[in-house]
Amino acid sequence: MTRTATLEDVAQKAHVSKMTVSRVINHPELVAPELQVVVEDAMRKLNYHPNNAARALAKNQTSVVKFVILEDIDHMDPYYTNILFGMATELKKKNYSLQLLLKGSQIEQGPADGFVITGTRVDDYPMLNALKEPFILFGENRGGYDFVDTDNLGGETMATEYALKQGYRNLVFIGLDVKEAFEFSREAGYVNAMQQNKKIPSVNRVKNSTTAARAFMQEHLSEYPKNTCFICGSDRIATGVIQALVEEEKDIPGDYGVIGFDGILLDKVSSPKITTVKQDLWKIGETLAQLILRKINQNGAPQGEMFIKPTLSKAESTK
Amino acid sequence: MTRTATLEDVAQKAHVSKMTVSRVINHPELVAPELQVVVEDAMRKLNYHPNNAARALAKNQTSVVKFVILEDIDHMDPYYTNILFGMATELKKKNYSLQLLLKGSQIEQGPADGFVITGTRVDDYPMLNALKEPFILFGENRGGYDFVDTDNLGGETMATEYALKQGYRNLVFIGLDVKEAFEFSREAGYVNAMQQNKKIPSVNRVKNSTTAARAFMQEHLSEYPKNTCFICGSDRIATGVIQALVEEEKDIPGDYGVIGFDGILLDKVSSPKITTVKQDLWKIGETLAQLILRKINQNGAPQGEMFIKPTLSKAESTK
DNA sequence: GCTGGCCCTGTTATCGGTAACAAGCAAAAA
DNA sequence: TTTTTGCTTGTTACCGATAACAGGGCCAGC
Repeated sequence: MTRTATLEDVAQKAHVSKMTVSRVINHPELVAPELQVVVEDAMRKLNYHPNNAARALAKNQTSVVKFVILEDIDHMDPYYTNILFGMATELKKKNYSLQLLLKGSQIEQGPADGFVITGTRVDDYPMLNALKEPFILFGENRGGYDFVDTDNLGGETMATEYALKQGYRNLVFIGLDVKEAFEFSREAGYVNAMQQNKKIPSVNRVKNSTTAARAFMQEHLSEYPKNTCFICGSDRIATGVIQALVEEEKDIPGDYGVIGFDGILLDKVSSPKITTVKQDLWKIGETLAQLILRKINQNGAPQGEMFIKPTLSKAESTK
Repeated sequence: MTRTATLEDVAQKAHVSKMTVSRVINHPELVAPELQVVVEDAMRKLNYHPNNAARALAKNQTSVVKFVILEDIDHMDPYYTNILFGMATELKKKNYSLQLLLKGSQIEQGPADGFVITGTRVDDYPMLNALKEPFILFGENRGGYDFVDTDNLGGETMATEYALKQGYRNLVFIGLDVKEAFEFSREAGYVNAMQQNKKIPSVNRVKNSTTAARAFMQEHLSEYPKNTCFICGSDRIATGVIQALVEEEKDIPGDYGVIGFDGILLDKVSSPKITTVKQDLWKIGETLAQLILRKINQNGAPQGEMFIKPTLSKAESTK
């Protein structure tokens, strides 16, 4: 039975006190360089790893960050895997672990050092204000809370400009029918790019479902001449748009282009495959973790807003 | 500054020793009933919640379960959100938290009380055997390891029988081109049901991608008469099959039926929407958590195999 | 009436760290 | 030379729980 090495063991091997070893780990600047070397050597030889429970107890922390989804989970399903793993990877570096919560569960219940929260709406602000622990939101918001999100505006600008560059003359925006900051930003990205290029924007909104998007297209397709590109607020919508175009045997990408937003899975199973603004969910997760960890460390100091650049994933639905 | 209540506080309020309070929590059968009442009352009044770090330290545990994905993450992306949240919900009841790991990372690194592992292949068995902590696999395996999985066999049997009941005369299986237990089970489910009904099975295998499935169909569609139902090994394949049928302007579900497997997201964005064998991922997650917790508790005692019943989600791709 | 055992509760030591304070010692200041 | 200062390291107490052992009360059996 091999016990894992403790501070004590390292201390003995290095002929110093436990405290010195602890300092080498947490405040190396307080330790003489030559001792540092000796101690680090001993740690390595004993394959020392700090006991997280002991540290947490002594520092009165929990080593736990809670990840909370406030919206209906079904909706965003595939999103989260990458965010979660990106976060977890970053958290583990500091020996933190995760607890996952859904809307229903009492957030306050059980302690944590910090929260990462997604799907917040304005009605959730009171709850946020009541939170004692530091938190970071995933998702743009106008409430002044620290957040991380995809650069929705820049992403949609990029999409719009790409469509233009590929030679489409008419650019139509089909966004989501929700009053959320991310949607406004995507619209703004499209509108800005259009104005920049002296074109008249056309903004439409539908429910975020393939069926709704398809229905919209069935109704309006006749209004759109050849050489139109549909800039869509999500891949779901883009999928519906493509289905409608295929149904009518339109030429994609020749006469009609389609660009989606998200790049999670749908873009790859569609036929033709969708050109889309791909979010870097992993990076978003990493960033969320870094911010909440830093915020915890800085005793709740504000961390500001952080936009993660998406990339344009070019596929078969555009020239 | 309100400190959270500790055992000590509860003990004082209840006029007993810390130890008695601890016993009420962990071994109530050792405490006189009338004292239990008093202590529980005190706990409630002080809103006492045990300090997990302290407990973990004293019991020489970590309160952490690691969730490991050994395969390429892109592949199964949308799967995991529900499993993870199902697990987390169950784990939190015992104050456990999660760490998430991918293939690349050293599993051994950093301690945990147990593991839940997914995506294992035969080459991973040596690594599993070397693991000192208890673990449960997600996914059928023939290595004798404890696991939880969807009842793939039963699910595909159900799908096949449903197609028959709906009046399709020809049932064709299009499975995944992988040598994995789950795939063999789905095939077996189809084959069994066919034999049961005195029909000759037709098993085909393609790469698990819409494109591959579509290509397969383009090549073979002429071989299949009207009134054929395609029993597919995944929704991805079903999506490709549907695309090919739509392309050829076949009548779905009139002349051709399609049934998928998974029910994660693709079934709902396809047009027509896919009838599919829907896995209960949340339940799988819960079960994984329960088993690993019990296994930890029982010092690694084997927990056996656990199959979670899927449901048939009926949609537009079948009569 | 005395002893042994059962049932219940308290005491003590310990888990593996960290903060706060004490102390040693050399260089700098008086 | 003596005092002060600063840098470095060690000592002590404590974080909040649990395990193992100790002890007191009560009843049964001799």
